Amino acid sequence: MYFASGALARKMEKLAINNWKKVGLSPSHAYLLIMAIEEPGIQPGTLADELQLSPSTITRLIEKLEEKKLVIRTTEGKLTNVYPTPKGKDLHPQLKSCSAEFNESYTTILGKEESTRLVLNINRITDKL
Amino acid sequence: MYFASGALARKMEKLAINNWKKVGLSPSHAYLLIMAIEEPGIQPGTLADELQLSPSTITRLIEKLEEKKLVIRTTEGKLTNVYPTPKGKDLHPQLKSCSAEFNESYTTILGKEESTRLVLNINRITDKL
DNA sequence: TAAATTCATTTGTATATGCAAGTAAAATTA
DNA sequence: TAATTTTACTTGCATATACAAATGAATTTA
Repeated sequence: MYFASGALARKMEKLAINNWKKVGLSPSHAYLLIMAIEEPGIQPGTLADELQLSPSTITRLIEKLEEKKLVIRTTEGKLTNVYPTPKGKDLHPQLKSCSAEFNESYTTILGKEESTRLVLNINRITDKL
Repeated sequence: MYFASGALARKMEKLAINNWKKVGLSPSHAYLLIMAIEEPGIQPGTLADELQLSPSTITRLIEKLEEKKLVIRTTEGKLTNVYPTPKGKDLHPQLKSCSAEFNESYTTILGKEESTRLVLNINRITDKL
């Protein structure tokens, strides 16, 4: 099980990295950017929950996107908000189409029904663990 | 899917790390050592296949186990063989019981039947990707 | 058999991620 | 309201892994 789940994640990672190459972002960066565009001002904590990554990882992802001028961060008090820059927003269509392609790429391999079931199962099990 | 599989793998990793703490090895190191004990002289390439890791990762894992005097490597020509040291062999019972405990820990959470099915499904899907 | 190719492994470097500790603000408590 | 605790995030450091290039041996080809 340990190696099975690891292997699946690594294959997915590879598939995803290839998929997102067109926009020059890693999968995590891409998804984070999508979220910042679709929910401007979203906070690191929320991002961590939704992307199922640790807060520290989220910080690192945001830093990189800031360097690339795709998002900006504003801090008031202890809260931080992440907004897309115009340059970031411009990427939205491409990001969405990449995301759709990625979903398609494994859906066509696994079949629509099976894909949904697998994701559901995996999530259910992750919650249980 | 991307984050789902990643999240599952990370949870598994955490569970496994905890589980293997008793023997002072990371999960990958532990499984590699088990294989070297059960199949003395096993080669890196085989290990890579079975553990579903890249050859370079296998090299790094072996290096660490060598440092800890748990395995030794002999090289003849282009082939390398990995053997457990006596110190490594001594760990076998503990390794096996850790491994059993780990399997139990997620089997009890998920149920026996469901665990087997999930592993099967994941492997099938990984192969397809 | 000399040259080219393939194979098994290792090495250099890079990415993705997290934990534990640190910081600073906000909320709670005394 | 001063002191404590909690919250939200960031930073330093560590681990797990892979890719691409390097090495050196074995195999195939010409």
